[in-house]
Amino acid sequence: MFQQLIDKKQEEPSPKTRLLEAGIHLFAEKGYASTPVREIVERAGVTKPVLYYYFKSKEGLFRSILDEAVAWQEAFIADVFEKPGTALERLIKLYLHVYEALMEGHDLFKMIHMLIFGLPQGAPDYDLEQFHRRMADAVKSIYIEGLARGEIRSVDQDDVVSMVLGVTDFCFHLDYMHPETVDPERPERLLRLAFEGLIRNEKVEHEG
Amino acid sequence: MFQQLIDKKQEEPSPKTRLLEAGIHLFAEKGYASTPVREIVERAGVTKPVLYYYFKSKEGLFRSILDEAVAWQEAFIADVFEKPGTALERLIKLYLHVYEALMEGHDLFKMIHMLIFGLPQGAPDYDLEQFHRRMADAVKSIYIEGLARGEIRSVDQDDVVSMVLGVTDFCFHLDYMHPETVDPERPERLLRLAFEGLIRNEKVEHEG
DNA sequence: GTCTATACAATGATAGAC
DNA sequence: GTCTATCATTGTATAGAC
Repeated sequence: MFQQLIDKKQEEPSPKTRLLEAGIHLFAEKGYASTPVREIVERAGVTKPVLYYYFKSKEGLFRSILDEAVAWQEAFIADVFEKPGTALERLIKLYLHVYEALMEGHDLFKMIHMLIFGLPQGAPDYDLEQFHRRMADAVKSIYIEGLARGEIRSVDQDDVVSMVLGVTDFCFHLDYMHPETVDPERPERLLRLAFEGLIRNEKVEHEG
Repeated sequence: MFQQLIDKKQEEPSPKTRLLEAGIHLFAEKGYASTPVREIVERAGVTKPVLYYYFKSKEGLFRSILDEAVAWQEAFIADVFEKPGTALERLIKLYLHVYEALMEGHDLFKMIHMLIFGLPQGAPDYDLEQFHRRMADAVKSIYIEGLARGEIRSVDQDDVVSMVLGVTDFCFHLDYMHPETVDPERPERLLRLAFEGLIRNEKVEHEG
């Protein structure tokens, strides 16, 4: 996660970092409302006032976590548009970036996934929609470029976005539900499967 | 919802029914953990001991709600297999059934959707996976029948299930997130879009 | 079956010493 | 910055009258 960015050289992460880590883990595991402050500070190995000192409130901790995640998403989406590639290649690349981030900060993703798909459930108001918006915009841009290059059939743009995000989100969902059957190649396979109906020429390149 | 099944003729639903209805609405809106019993009984227009009389506990109310939903799903899945049709037609029919149920018991669906995709979050243990299992089995059966009839390309069965459930679940998700832009035809459109890569002959029938 | 009243535990948050 | 001790509030659940 991002405690490494803060505590690059220290052996022992700072209390602030440990609180962030503990918050991410517990919010991901049990949700915001049903995670008592007591458990967060116990897991971080500090006492209650330390949390209130750094983050002002339970809600403050919550917001700090999500603000970092927003910046993170911004970064890896930007990266996809820096290098060239076909629409399908770029989508696969986008998914690979998300997957790398997911491996690095699994609990953070789980927490956000829960908040978005499980609705707030007593958690503070936060513009969670922006995670979806950014991804949808990225997919749409990739589609439009592919369309301009003649790689792709012209269909409803929003439907393409829904289909792409639908299958990839479902893969993440499966990973959360059945971590024992994680299949890192499933998203790419499903994207290709979905695209075989999108690509203009009937012959589709298969990897490997 | 199913209070109609119980209180078919009464003008005023019974306290038990009103408690079920109130529980469904509030669990859907705020989640189990962050819904106090006080709010449930207030919404049902009864007092606390009434809830504990009929359902023994907050958890008992929760289980009663989900048990009914399981029976409901069982019923409309069974219906899809009673009449003939191509694989795509049956999948669209399956989705239409789900959508009808969704219209009839919107809050119940929202509640289950939240529990499945948002993880328990402090809610009592319950085999929520069975909702997904039943749908996955149904989709897989439809696919296998379509394959046997030569309608469909042979690809990984689980990938087909993931793709179909991915796009349809995403539609429900969009409906929950943006009720103002509900598009009842989106699931069918996305299913067709996804299937145009699945169906053997390149020409695909388009409705209308 | 349904109410009033209340027991009792756990919660988020803070004051004030060090 | 971090602690001990404590507050007000809110939670689930129940006893006992009607």
